[in-house]
Amino acid sequence: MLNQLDDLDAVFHALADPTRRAMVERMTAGPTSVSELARPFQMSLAAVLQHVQVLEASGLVRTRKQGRVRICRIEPRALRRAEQWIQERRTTWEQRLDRLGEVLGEE
Amino acid sequence: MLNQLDDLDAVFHALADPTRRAMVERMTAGPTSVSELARPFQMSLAAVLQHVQVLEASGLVRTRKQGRVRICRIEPRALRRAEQWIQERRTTWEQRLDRLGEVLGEE
DNA sequence: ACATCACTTAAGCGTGTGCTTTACTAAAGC
DNA sequence: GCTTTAGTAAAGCACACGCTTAAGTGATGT
Repeated sequence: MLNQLDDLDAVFHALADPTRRAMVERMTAGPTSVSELARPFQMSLAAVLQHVQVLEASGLVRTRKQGRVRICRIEPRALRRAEQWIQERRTTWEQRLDRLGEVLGEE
Repeated sequence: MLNQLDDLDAVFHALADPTRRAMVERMTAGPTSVSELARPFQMSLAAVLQHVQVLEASGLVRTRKQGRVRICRIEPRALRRAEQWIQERRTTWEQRLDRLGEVLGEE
C-alpha cells in the first residue's frame, strides 16, 4: 500500500496536465485501450503511453494487458483522496469564515 | 478573469507540491504572512515567496500588502473548481459502475 | 510462415521547476 | 538618522517533464 499523503504529490501532478485530464475523462465512459486514448491527440503513441504510465504511477488509473492490448480504467479511490484533501481544506476555511461572521454579527 | 478550464493546469500543479499544500493548510487557520508561512521550512525566504507566487498565479491564494508585510489568504473558489472537476469524473465513473451492476444483476 | 498491429523501450532534446545566492527596496523600531 | 525587518528581483544551476524518433517484442490475422 502506498503512502497516502506523499501520493498526493503524484495524483495532483498527474491531474495538472490537460492531456492526462482528457484521458481520465475518456476513461469515465468505460475501460479504454491505449490507442483509443491516443485517438484525439496528435502526439506519438509513445508519448501517450508515457502519460498513461504517469497516471498509473499516481494510482489514478489501473491497467492490465489483454493479448496485445492494454486496457486502462479509473481507480476512483485515488480520485477520492485528492478530492477529500481539497474539500477538507476548503470547508475548514469556510467554517472559519462563518465563525468570524458570527463574531462580527454579535457586535 | 482567468479562463476557468485552462486554470485547472495551474491549480493542480500548485497543489502537486508538498510545501505548497502545507502552506495552504496553514492558511486555513487564517490569513498568514510570508515569513509565517516560511517558519516551518529550511528553505530561503526567496524560495517561499516563489511558492506563494505559484499559489497566487493559480488563483488558489490571494495576497495583499500591509505595510512591509504581505498577507496571504485562501481563495476557496479555486479550491472548489478543482474539487468539482474531480468529483464530476469520479461520480460519473461510479454511476457507470452502478448501472453495470444492475445489468449484471438482472441476468 | 509472414505481415500487421498494439504497444514498449531507450536515447535524446528543449523547456520548466525548485531551489540557491546576491543585491536591492521600503516600512518599522529606536 | 540609522538599523533592523520583511519582502522582492535577478541570475544561475541541477534535475524533472513532455515530447520526439528509432528500434524492438509479442499477439493476431491470413
